[in-house]
Amino acid sequence: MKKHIQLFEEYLGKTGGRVTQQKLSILEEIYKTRTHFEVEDFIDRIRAKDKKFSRATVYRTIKQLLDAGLIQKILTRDGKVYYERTPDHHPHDHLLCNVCGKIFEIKDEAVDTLLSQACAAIGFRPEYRSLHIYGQCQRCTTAKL
Amino acid sequence: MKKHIQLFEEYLGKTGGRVTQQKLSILEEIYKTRTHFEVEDFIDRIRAKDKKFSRATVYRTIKQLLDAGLIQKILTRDGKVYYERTPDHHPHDHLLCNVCGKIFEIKDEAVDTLLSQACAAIGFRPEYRSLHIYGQCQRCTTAKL
DNA sequence: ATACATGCAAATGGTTTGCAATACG
DNA sequence: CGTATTGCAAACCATTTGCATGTAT
Repeated sequence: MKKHIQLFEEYLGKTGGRVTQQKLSILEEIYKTRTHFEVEDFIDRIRAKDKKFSRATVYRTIKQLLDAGLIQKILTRDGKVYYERTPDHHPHDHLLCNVCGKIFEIKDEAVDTLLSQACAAIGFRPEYRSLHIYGQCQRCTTAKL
Repeated sequence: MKKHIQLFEEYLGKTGGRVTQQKLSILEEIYKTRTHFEVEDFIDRIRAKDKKFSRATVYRTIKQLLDAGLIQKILTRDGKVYYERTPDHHPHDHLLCNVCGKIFEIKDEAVDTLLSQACAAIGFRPEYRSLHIYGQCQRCTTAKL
C-alpha cells in the first residue's frame, strides 16, 4: 500500500475518523501533483474525474491531511492560499517573493533539529509546522537595480 | 525618538509611503501592548481613544507594519488571526497548542542564522518571516495520559 | 445500530476595494 | 500642487456550518 495512504489511515484510526472513498480520492489526487495548487482549481480537477465532491468535504479533508502532516499550507503575503503535498513526509519551508510572487523551497535538516530541541525544551510535542519567509528573490532584486 | 517610530518612518521613506497621523497612532497603540491581539478588538480600543479609524486604514497600516517587520501575524490552526508587536525588532517564533489554544514563544538565534544562510545561498533577500509550530503543549500532553 | 461523513447552500469572518474627500511632501 | 491616504460601505474570497441523508465500523 502506498505510504501516504497508510499514514492517513493510521491518522484516522488514531483520531476516531473513518476511511471513506472521498477522503482517499482526495488524497490520491493531491499526491498526483508535485506542485502547490489552489483549492478551487483542485475541486474542478477532481470533479472532472468521476465523482462529485462538495467543497465542504474537500476542505474538511484538507484539514485532516494538514493535521496528519501529509500536506502543507502556503500563504502568500497578499492572502492567496495554496496547498501542496509534503514530499516523502518531510516538511520543507517556503520563500515567497513579494515582487513576482514566485515560491521557492528550502529544506534544512539543521533547522529541523534545532526546532525539535526547542520544542523538547519546554515539553511541547510538535505535530506540524509552517515556515514562510517573505522577501525578494534574486531575479527581482537584480532587476530593480 | 522611539525606535519603532524611527524604523517605520525609514520604511515609509524607502517605499514612497507617507507618514500620517493615523499610521503613527496605530503603531503607538500596538506598541503599548505586549501580547497578541485581534484586529477587531484593536479597532474598538483605538477608536475609544480620540480619533476615528476606519477598518480599512487599520488593515492597510498593519500590512505595512508587517512588511516593515514591526509586527508579526499569528495564525491558529482553526483560522483565528492575531497580531503582535515584534519585541525589540527581533522576530520570535510561535508554538501553538492544538488542544488548549495557548501560544508559546521561542527565540533561537541559531535558527535565524541558518535561515539567513539558506536565503543567501539562493540570493533571496528576506524581509520578514512567519514560523508556526502546531502541536500539544506539555500540560495538555500530560493531562491526556 | 450508531456515530461519523457527505452535500448543499447559506453564513461567516478576515481582509480588500472603489470612490470621493483629504492631507502629506 | 500632485500624489498617497483616508473613510465608508459594499465586495471578496477562503473556509465553515446547519441540517437532512448516506455510510463506515
